[in-house]
Amino acid sequence: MELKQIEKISKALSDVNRLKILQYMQKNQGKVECTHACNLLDLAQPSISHHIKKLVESGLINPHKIGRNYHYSLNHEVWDNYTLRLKNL
Amino acid sequence: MELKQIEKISKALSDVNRLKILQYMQKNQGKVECTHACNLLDLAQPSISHHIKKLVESGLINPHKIGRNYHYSLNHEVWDNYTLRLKNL
DNA sequence: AGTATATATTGAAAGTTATAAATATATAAA
DNA sequence: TTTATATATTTATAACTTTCAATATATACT
Repeated sequence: MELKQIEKISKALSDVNRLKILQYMQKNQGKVECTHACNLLDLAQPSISHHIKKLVESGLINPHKIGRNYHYSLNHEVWDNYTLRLKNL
Repeated sequence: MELKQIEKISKALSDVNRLKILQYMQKNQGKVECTHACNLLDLAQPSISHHIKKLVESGLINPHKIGRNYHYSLNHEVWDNYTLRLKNL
């Protein structure tokens, strides 16, 4: 994992709203739906969509389309690699 | 460690220049001097100063004044807490 | 004291990000 | 096939961040 990727993941983690989404996922078998996040965060739907996109682009979560919902699941490999690489930049 | 603190540390980590400073520190017994960072990064001195300040404010590094230099040392406790807390937001 | 060096602060310009309103797309339900 | 629902995209704006030139401060050296 290159520094640029670490930068990208750190950026994805550097917003309380996105952290709350991830927190919710961790408590919820690694899953979240966009509508749930809307209730959770008191933000407009496009903002949630924006935040989730950032998380997907960082590789921290993966999207799964189920009907007209998306489920997003934690990518544990990326997550673990990130913390591992931080320990040894 | 609260979400706000995790956000702050993530923000500190979300810039390649700051990551390079930390990388240099890890390779250098957890120490760096500002002037060394200037050579390392090809940025003007005030920019380095700005980046180091962000790292200090996040708690990831601690400043030690030695003569007219500063040494900055990694705060391993904060560093470790960060990765630990991420695993369990 | 006067000069040189290391780092910090201020202020301004340029770049980036977050937010929401409006709109679009895709799927499900009637 | 119309209508409702879930999510994405576009666009505009406001807020924040990065950068550097200029300047300030603090310490060391002569």
